[in-house]
Parts: sequence; structure tokens; C-alpha cells
Amino acid sequence: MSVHSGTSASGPGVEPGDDVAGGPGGSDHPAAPAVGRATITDVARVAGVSVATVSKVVNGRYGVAAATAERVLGVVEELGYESSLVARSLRRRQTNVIGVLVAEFEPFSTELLKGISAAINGTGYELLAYCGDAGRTDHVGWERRSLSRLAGTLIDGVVIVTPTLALPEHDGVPVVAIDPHTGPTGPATVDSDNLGGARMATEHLIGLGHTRIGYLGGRADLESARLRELGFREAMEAAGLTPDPDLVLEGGYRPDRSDRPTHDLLERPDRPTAVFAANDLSAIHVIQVAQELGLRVPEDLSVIGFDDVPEAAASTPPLTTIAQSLHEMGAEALRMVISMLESDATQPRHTRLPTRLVERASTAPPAA
Amino acid sequence: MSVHSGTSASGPGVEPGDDVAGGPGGSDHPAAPAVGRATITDVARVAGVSVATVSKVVNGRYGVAAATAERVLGVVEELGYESSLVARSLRRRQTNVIGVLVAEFEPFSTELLKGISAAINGTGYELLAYCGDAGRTDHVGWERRSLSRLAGTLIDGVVIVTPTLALPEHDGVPVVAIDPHTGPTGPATVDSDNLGGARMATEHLIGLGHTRIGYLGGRADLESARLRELGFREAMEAAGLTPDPDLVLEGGYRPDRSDRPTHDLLERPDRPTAVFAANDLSAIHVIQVAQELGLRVPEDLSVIGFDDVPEAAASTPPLTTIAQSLHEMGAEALRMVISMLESDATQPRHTRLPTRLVERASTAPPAA
DNA sequence: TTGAAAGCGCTAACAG
DNA sequence: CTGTTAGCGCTTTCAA
Repeated sequence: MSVHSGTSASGPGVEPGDDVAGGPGGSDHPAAPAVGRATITDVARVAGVSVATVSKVVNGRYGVAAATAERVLGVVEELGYESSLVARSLRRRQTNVIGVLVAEFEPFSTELLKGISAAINGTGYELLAYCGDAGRTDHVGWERRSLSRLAGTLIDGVVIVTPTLALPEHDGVPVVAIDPHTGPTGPATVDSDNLGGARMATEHLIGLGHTRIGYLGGRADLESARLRELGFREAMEAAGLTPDPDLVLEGGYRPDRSDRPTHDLLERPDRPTAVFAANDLSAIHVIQVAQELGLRVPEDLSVIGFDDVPEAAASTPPLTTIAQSLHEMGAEALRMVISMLESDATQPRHTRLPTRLVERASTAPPAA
Repeated sequence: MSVHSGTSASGPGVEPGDDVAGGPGGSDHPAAPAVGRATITDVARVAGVSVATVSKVVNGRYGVAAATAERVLGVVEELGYESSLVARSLRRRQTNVIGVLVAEFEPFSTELLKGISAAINGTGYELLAYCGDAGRTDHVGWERRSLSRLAGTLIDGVVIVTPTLALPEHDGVPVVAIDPHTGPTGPATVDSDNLGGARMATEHLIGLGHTRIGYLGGRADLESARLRELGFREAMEAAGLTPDPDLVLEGGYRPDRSDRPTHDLLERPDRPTAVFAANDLSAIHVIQVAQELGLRVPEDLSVIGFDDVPEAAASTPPLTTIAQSLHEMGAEALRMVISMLESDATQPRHTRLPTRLVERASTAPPAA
């Protein structure tokens, strides 16, 4: 024994002499907790009952004398005791908390979170948003790791945002993927009409008179990115236009990863007159790079994005984009998880929400 | 084909039907876990070693034969094993995860979250944002409950957003409060120059020529709300104006709670020509109510907010507001938690960040 | 009505 | 080098 603090540590509200209810035969317990939260053991000791009794009282089980219950409750109050989520969930099979797994808290995932948060109201569940190994966000499989670490113990069900892998259909807990890796197959999913939205975006540009249009794609492993590119190509071809292969680049949905391709796009002599970026964040970055390069948006370059996160309206100029119902997607994913939790209807469902064009100021006819 | 159990059952709890792999001798093919995540016990069983050995291998401890380690690692891979955060954190004293406690995921807290998420990059910590009893968000003391449930077991340190109570100075884990209840005292805090910002907002309105100005206050229990109202009053008085008591109402920082007072403000015959709302969300709601009432913003009514969340720029018309450095506040809070974690410098620090006026289109001189 | 004891999955002493 | 053992805080039989 080395670094133990003294015997007479006084916990919350426990007097030094308060050596209450030692074990049978006079094993001298140290007094209350030296520091930190009170545990069920502290409550039991101070109340002079067993931990089992405290547990029963706290959980409202029957078979405890009214007087005892009252005394225990008093101590609970006095010590500010609250049961540890961790210990409780290790023992029980249910925690009443829904997890949301994200690679990062950025505008897309936080919009989803707002929708989920609003929808959880009144359901009796709590929300736990987890962001595993931040920084290595490109690390494929982050969601498998997070899932394994949390599922089955901490959380009863889970919403995974933009998973990098096809998820196991059944990992013990209900799983719903938003903007999934594989498209509508495997586990339950919620996504948008990416194909239609991308067509709409491209048609908007074409309708404005653009013919030389660049495409800055998203994360190659995501179904949404695949469909958006497809929608772009389809709309181009439908208009009799052939996408210039040099003008179709990948930006990974992220400003940092789209910086290079954006420069490549805008610095070429025969640069496009318009760019369709696969999400708002990279579209906003395109606007910034264009402006640094001395190009005016939309006079010299039209830019359209995808998502309609609040930041889109806040950019200068405000970004024309394809809106997804982000809040609704989050709310729907939550509803699905809860319904999977509460019924045995294990048929994985796939919900697809509509998209719509939001015209703001970043697009205009090409310069004459 | 058939799997026989080894000579020695691995203890009580093994059901007759359980597939138990042979002990260190039986080289039958491994029995996979029945369902759900694989536990350390599954790995040990399949690899034919003890759980202690698996633990050592997984945690990179010394004293394991290379061959054994390799075999274990193989099984870990095969089973997709990942240690349970819950079980691990119950045993260890450190989890490497920082908690963020919020009452709700709304624009203010999610902006903070974005800043925290960006700042955690490369620190080696993970992020866990927790939203306890959603729905009863006005329940005073939600943060005490969440803190007790998580601190000491699940999280090493915590950032609390807009706590409803004075927090205990030391609850076992480092605590930093953003937009605190008590102002710069007690635990470490991060906030903005609320007083100066509110003055700036009011002066902006006065500078435009408004004299009849309404004030829609924030959550009475928050220091920020107190200071913003004070700043409003000070600026009014400094300009020789006396705030009409009928025009100073409380909106609780929330659209739902500010709806009534907003109507009260705008439906009176002698309604103000301008309103300063204590945060953006209620300011945006003021704009909506005004428009429903047939008032034009800013021609008939000027509106200014506070916070500069992305939604402010997205409103119609775009909201003039006082910007706080929300991302920076989150990042700073995280830095403080981590530094408290890694040093013994327990002197609670208080960081106050500047605010600035962002003029957009919701304010203009009063109609002649 | 109460408490002793087992055990959730894991780590850390300490033996062999 | 490896396994046995003891618990982290809690819930839950099962006996007393």
C-alpha cells in the first residue's frame, strides 16, 4: 500500500466520526469518498444499509420499508448521488440512450443532430453523440470501431452518419445509416434524392446558359457522391453536352481535400464558367478560391452546392444550392431506430427524402 | 464439423448449448460468439489463452510471446473485437474522452461543438457530446445529473454549455463552463464580452435614429442574459434615453418562449421601431412574427440579435447581430480542460472573448 | 424487509 | 511468459 490518502477523509456531508455501520465483525471501512462523485457504496454506508437496498430504492423496486426508503432518499439527496451510466449499463441490458456516431462535428452532421435532438423530445431516450478518433477521419472503418466500443453496453441503438463501410446487418443493436456507404441495401438507411438533386443542379446551370461546367465530386466511397456525379452526367448528356474529363475532379466533400482540385479547375486557361460542387462546404471553398484568384462570383464563375447547410446562406455571395431536409433526415433516422428498438419488425427500411433547388446569388448566366 | 467443448468448461454460466472452443489443446475450429459484439472472453476462448493475455496484447503490454500475440491479434481481427468503452472505463481511471454536456443540440451549442471538434484534432482525446433528459430542458440542474452520471467513469473532463446552476468547484474531474451561470467565478469559464456587445448593439440602433427600442431578454439565470440587459440599459442611458419598462421583456433565448412577449411587444399601439433580442434565435423569431403581423423588416421594424450563428445570415432579411467567436470559445474551453487534465495547475481560469457588430439587412433608420 | 453474493467486460496485481 | 484473482459500480437473484 503506498499512496492511499488518510483514513479520515471526509466526504460530502459526512463527519469524521461518522463511521457508520461497519461490516459484520467490525471491519473498519474508511469513511466517505475522498473526492469525486459519491457511489452507491457511499450512500449505503451513510444510510446504514446495504448497496442492494439502495439500488432497490433508487430504482423504485418493491420490498423496501417506507422508513428505510425515505432515509436512503435523504442520503441520496444529501450526497448528490446519481447512478453511474457506465456501471449501470454494464450490468443492465438497456440504457435508454441512443448513440449518434459521426466522424467529425461539422455543418452536415450537426444539422442532422439538430433534427435528432428535436425529435427525441418526449421519447424518454437520451442522446449521446460520439466522435471517435478525430483527426484520422479519413481512417476507413472509424464507425466499426466506435460501434464496437459503444454498442451492446453504452447505447441501445445507433444512428451512423456517412459510414465508410458497408455495415453489418445486425451487430446486436439497431443501426440506421444516414447518407450510407452502400445505398439502399443492408442496414436501414435514410438518404436524399441525390440523383434527382444533382440533375436539378446541373439543369439549373445549363438553363442559365452554361456549357462548360466543372464538377467537384464528393467522397468516392459514399453512395451519395456516386449518385451526384451520375446525376451531373445524365443532365449534361440529356442537354447534348459532354462533360470534359479534365473538369470532373474529386474533392472528398471537404475544403482541405478539395483545395487542390479546385485550383486545378480554376487556374486552367480554359476554365469552366460554372462549377457544381458535391456539397456546400466544398462549394463555399470554391467561391473563396475563385475570389482569391481574382474571379468574381457569379459574374466570372457560377457556383452551386449541395446540402443547404446554414453556412450556405452565410457565404458571400450567398450560395445557390440543392437543399436536403437535414433536420427531417435526422428525425426520421431517430424514429427508425426507436421503432426497431420497440418492435421486432426487423425489416430494414430505407427512407429517401426529396431535394429542392434553392436559388441564391452564386449563380448567373455566363459572361457574354 | 461438430464442435466439441473442451475437457474443462470455462466456468459457470456456460449453457449446455453453448459452443465452447477447446482449451489449449483442442485445435478445433473456433466457435464464434453467438450474437452481438465479441467480448474479450470470446477472443480468449477462440485464441486458447486467458483473458488477461488478450488484455495485455490488446493494450500492448510487455511480457507476451510474439507468437501468442500474433495469434491473439489474428483472432481479434477475425472477430472484429474492440474493447468496450464502458467496461474499460469502469476499471481504469482514465478514458481519454472529453465530454460536452448540452441541454439540447441547437445552433448555439452545435457551433461550440464545431469549434471543439476542430480543436480536438491531434490531441489524442475523443469527444462525447451528451444531451440528458431532452424535453425537460428547463429542468434546472440537468447538468448536475449528467455530470454525476458520466464523470469519474466515462469521461476524463467536461465542457458544460450554459449550466443552470453554479457548478461545484471540483467534482472530481476538470470542468469548464461556457456561457456560465454565475459569471467569472467558481469553476473555469469561457464567455464573451456580453456587456460590451450589448452596448454595441444598442448604440447601433440609436445611431440609426431609433429612440423607442424594445428589449427581448434571455434566460434569467444566465450571467450572459444579465449582462446583455445591463449593456442595453447602459447604452440607452448614455444616450439620454429611458427604456420603457413595458418594452423590456424576457424571451428565455428560445423562440417558443419568446413568442408571447414578442407578440406583446409588436401588437401594442405604441410599438417600438426597433427590437434588440438577446440571441439570434429569438431575433429571427421576432422577424417572423413581425412579418406575420404585416410589418416590414427593416422598414417598419429594425431587429438586431446576438451570437451570429450561421442561421442569422440565412434569415430573410439577413440578421444584423453581435458576433461571438463561437468556434473559438469551444476550442478554448477544450484547451482549458485538457490543460487542467495534464497539469496540476488547478487555478480556475476565465477567458473572455471579444464581440463585434455584424451589420446585415435587418436594421435601418426608422421610418420618417 | 433486508443483505450476501454473483457477475456484466475489462485491467492490474501477483503467482506460477 | 502466462494464468489466477480481485475488483471498478451497479443490478439482481436468492437466502436469511
